[in-house]
Amino acid sequence: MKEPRWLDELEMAAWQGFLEAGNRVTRRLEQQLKDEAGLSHPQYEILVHLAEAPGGEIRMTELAERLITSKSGLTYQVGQLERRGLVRRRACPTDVRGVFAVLTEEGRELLRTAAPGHVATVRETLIDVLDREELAVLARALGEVGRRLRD
Amino acid sequence: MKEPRWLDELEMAAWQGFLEAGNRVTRRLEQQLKDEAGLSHPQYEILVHLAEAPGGEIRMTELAERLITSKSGLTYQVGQLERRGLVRRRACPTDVRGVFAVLTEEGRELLRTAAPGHVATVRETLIDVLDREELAVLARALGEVGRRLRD
DNA sequence: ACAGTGTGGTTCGAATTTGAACAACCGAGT
DNA sequence: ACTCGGTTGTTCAAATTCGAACCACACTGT
Repeated sequence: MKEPRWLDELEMAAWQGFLEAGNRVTRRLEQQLKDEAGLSHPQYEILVHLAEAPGGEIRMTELAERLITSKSGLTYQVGQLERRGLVRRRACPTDVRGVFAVLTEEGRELLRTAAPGHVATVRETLIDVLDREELAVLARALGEVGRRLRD
Repeated sequence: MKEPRWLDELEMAAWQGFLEAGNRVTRRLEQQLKDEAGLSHPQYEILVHLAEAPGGEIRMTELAERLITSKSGLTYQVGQLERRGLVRRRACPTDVRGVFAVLTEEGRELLRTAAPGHVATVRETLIDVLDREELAVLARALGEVGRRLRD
């Protein structure tokens, strides 16, 4: 059993920063969305992805992959959103097994009211804390990290 | 209702990268720890923090803050670790209400066997993907982000 | 000494998450 | 046309998470 390469001071700082920032930002966002829009972050993300998709609809499996969540988890959350009338399901015409999650007008409307507060929080917790140079590095570096884990 | 400042392309890329990288790295880590050591990431973090603390023990509330988790969540996880003999509780001598979580020898041993695999995964998913310059920016920037949310 | 406020940890119920199991279906190759 | 492997979405049980309620105690000021 060979001794592994431990993290040096800089690497440790990067790792801890990554963990702590991730936790704290997520936590703050969760709270803000719950308070101002009555949505959990996963739910908000579902609405956003649907709103960006052509026709406001995406297949369940495809959506689960984009959200980086399990299929069963998505089934649950879409169920919640459906009960509130923010999303509805539509059978896929070309594949009997397939199901589209579709953003309703109410969902689009709620998203419109929720988005400003959300963006403001994203700014004050992360974006506006950094300068352009740092944002560029973050975008490139973390983009690469994410990309490598898609497979 | 004034129009909020939306995110421009760079800001959006940084934000999405942050979210995706956070999710994917966390997910990968969780899986690796579960497979190789039978620990969840929160559990592993508890052991690490205890191992780094003088005497291998920390007060529950203090530990919850460091882990960025709720007190009740910590009570649960320490309970799990205690059942497995990796941690035990010790009453605080100076405050009857107080409880120390204490790392046992078994806990320290498991940590020793689990750490190499964990570090390897952290490297291949995040650290080794970036160069020194990027690590420095990440450490500084995310460190600042985390710091601002402590209050 | 005592009241009033705050703190430390646990308990409780409700919400969420995950993976495995499942049933139904698609599609390529023969 | 038919079979076999892979997909699709849901269901299920088990594990985890959070916040609110709670109890016992600490601490400050009078």
